[in-house]
Formats: sequence, structure tokens, C-alpha cells
Amino acid sequence: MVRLSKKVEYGLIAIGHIATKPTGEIVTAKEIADAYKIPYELVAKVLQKLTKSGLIVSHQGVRGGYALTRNPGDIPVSMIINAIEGMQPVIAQCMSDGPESCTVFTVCTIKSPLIKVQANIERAFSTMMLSEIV
Amino acid sequence: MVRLSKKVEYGLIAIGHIATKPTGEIVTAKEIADAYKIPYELVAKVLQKLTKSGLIVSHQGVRGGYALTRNPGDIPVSMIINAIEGMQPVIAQCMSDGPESCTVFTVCTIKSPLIKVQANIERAFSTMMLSEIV
DNA sequence: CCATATACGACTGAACAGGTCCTATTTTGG
DNA sequence: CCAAAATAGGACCTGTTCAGTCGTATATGG
Ligand code: SF4
Ligand code: SF4
Repeated sequence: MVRLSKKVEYGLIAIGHIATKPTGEIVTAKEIADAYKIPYELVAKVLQKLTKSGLIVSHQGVRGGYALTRNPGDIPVSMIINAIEGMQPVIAQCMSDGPESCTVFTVCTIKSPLIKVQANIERAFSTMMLSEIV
Repeated sequence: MVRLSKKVEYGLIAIGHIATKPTGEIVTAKEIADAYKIPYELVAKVLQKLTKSGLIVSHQGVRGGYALTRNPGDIPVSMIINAIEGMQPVIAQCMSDGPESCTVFTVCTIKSPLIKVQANIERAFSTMMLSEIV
């Protein structure tokens, strides 16, 4: 399987929703959860990760919520995924966990072709800006 | 996570190994398992799937084994993956399991951009031939 | 002070992946 | 004819991951 996690999908939808609002406008997790029928706790957790990475800022308390910190055209999708997953999406174990993580690394014949595919995917995600997915 | 399964990796390595031999030469599952230190049963199972898909032919009994059915330059990697997984690798649920499979499908804002990434990946795998990964 | 909102970790159940095991069946060489 | 070598294919086990839930703490506007 080669699939994006729901966390990432929900995160992209959520930050995309925030991006549709005028810059600086505050959006609550509940509003997003309701708008897309996503479990509130999941959205909340993802938004917290995005906050920790600095892509959005949070305001606690009554009338609190989240807002973008910069222009949607300046946020590559890869950065959002990275913030949520803690790493780039990689198609093979040895690319993220190092050579020692795979028992067949030394005799593996498919490493270099897979690295090309990997580069392909990374380029796709890093050239795609948040402004393009709203 | 967006990762190729070990089955696919082992399958690519295995059929790559067969491709290094002169056309028509028969290779046993045991030989491949030994050469790459991959569990025999896994290699065997993957080779059986490749056989069912017609990419390789099998010969049972003593002196049996597997052999390619066509030139490695004519076998796209996507076809090998497809044979092993039973489908193309897709990055989102709705692309393989249909719109109904995802609860947020109707309000999902990220479908179309993800479809572009998907097309990108598919092109990468379908233009890469077995002959390139040996 | 209290309703509303974020922060954050623990927990659960289901699904999946990787790997093992077991039993057929086919085929060849002796 | 028979034993060994090889594919065929399913059942099973086990650890991990994933999606989702819960509980509790903290901040803050009014
Ligand atoms: S070494 Fe080869 S088999 Fe192992 S993870 Fe990397 S690409 Fe996959
Ligand atoms: S509809 Fe959107 S969220 Fe659901 S699987 Fe497709 S892309 Fe992912």
C-alpha cells in the first residue's frame, strides 16, 4: 500500500479551509470539524501539530482558534505533510530509517531506481502550494 | 506513511534477478531467496502472483522454476506492482475504493490536486521498465 | 467566575504487514 | 516406480500502525 494517512488528508483540508478565509481571520477546530464532518478530536490534534511547526498560530480561550501565519502561496504542501507526519513521505524504509534498517540493503538492486521515483514525488509535493489546493 | 510493501520490493528484486539471466533460463525461488537473504516463502508467494499475472512462467517439479515471458525492456514496473498488489498504488482511498468509501468525499477539497500527484506517480512507474532496475 | 477554546497524552479496537507453517500437486532423474 | 525437488496455495500468528475516543489540564474573553 502507498497511501496518505487520514491525518494528512484532514490536515490538508483543514489548513485549506483556513486559507480560504481573509488573512488573519481566526477559525476554530469545531468549525472545521462541522464543515467537513471530520471527528473533532482528530482535527484538533492535527491543528496542534501544525501550530507547533509554526505554519499556523493558535489563540486559546474564548474566541480562540487558528490562523495562517503567511500567504497560502508561500506554503508548499510538502511542508504541511512534514509538519503532520514528522517526516517526508518516503516509499522505502531505507530512505527514512537508514541502510541498517533493511536486511537486504547491501544486495538490494532496486534502491537507485526507487530513489528516482522518490525524488519525483518530493518534487510534486514541494512545488504544489497551499493556494493551489483550495 | 506512503510506503511500498516488502512484497513489492521483494518482487521487484526477484523479477530483476530473473531478468539478469539469459532469456528463457529457469531460476528457482530458492536461488533468489538465498541470493538476497529473503525468506523463501515470501519470494515463492510473490513469484506465484507474478506467474498468475503472466509476467513469468513457472515450471513445476524437479528442475523447475521461473522464467521471463518477454523482454525486460517491455515490462513496466507498474505492471509488476499491479500483479503483486492486485492494483495500482494509490495515495487516497477514494481513488481505489470509490467515492462512497470516504465519508468526506462530497466536501473534500483536496481530491483534484491529489489526483495530479497520483498521475505523476503512475507515470513514473509506468515509464520505468524492468530493464532499468537491474 | 464560567463558558469556550486549545493542549496533550493515554487508551482502544480494527486492520494490516511481515513472516511462518503445513499440506497438496507436479515432474524429473535414477 | 519411487523419491526428491520444486511450485501452488491456504491457514495462521504476531507485532505494529491507524483511526478514533476519552479524560484532563490550561488559557482567556466577557
Ligand atoms: S534497501 Fe532495497 S529493499 Fe530495503 S528498503 Fe531500501 S529499497 Fe527497499
Ligand atoms: S475524498 Fe478526499 S479525503 Fe476522502 S479519500 Fe479522497 S482525497 Fe482523501
